[in-house]
Amino acid sequence: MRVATWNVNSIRTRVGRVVDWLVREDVDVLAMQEIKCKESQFPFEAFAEAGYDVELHGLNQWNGVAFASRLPIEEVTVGFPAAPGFGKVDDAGELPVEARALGVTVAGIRLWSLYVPNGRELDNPHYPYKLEWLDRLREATSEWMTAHPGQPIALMGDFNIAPFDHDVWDIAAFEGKTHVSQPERDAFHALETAGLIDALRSRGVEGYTYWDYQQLRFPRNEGMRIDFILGSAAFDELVTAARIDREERKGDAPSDHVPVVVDLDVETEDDDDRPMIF
DNA sequence: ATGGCTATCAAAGATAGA
Repeated sequence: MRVATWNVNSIRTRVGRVVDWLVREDVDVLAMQEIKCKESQFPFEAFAEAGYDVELHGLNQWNGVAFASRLPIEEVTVGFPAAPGFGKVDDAGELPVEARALGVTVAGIRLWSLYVPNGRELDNPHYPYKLEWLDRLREATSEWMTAHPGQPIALMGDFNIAPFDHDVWDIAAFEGKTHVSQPERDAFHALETAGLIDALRSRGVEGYTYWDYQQLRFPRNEGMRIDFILGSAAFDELVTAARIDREERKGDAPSDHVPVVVDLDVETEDDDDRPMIF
């Protein structure tokens, strides 16, 4: 079973690339972030023709998370308990909760597609919002793991945090910036302390997952490692391979992020049905 | 690769990304 996460930066702009990649790379389940559309605008047909069902949470042109899967999707959950909101208070006096978290269960494995708030600037209200969002995510994840002991679970997505200095091309360029601040890194490492393991770093997989469109960042390989798959011990035991698909930053109209992929040693019903090819 | 970003929508400039 092959599982991946990818910040696609608009699914309507990228649908051809994404579906081609799913088929070519033989991916069973993809968590997408920044789909940048609501359900009525989502290109379901292209996924369906390739054999993928889609679940999504999209409210407007910002954010938006989704799953595409050719295995049955169960237990769809929009958002997590006590997720903070951001923006202008609504008629009920509440801050709107953005489309940044979607949970599903596939083949008995609990998976989340997460688009962590950017933070913008250290003195911007988006920054404490980011930290609170991450704290609530950790609490919700711990509660789930306590309630479902032994079930594999993975948090997948764009965390908007570079956990180590070498996860950005030049740490000096990030002085006083978000993504590398100690509170953000503490929030990331708190997820690990809660029992999650970086499926790629723990296996020695190196490389960036994001390169800015500006300043020739990709040709110069001036990127950031901010997209992750964090799995429980039960999930980690299933991982047989892991990689970052740097090739997807090339070619026409790429996303600024690339896919992060893991292979899992999991029996799926489809395996028996798949035709033998000689 | 002699380069200067890309996506969204009240459709032009504003907002957001990181």
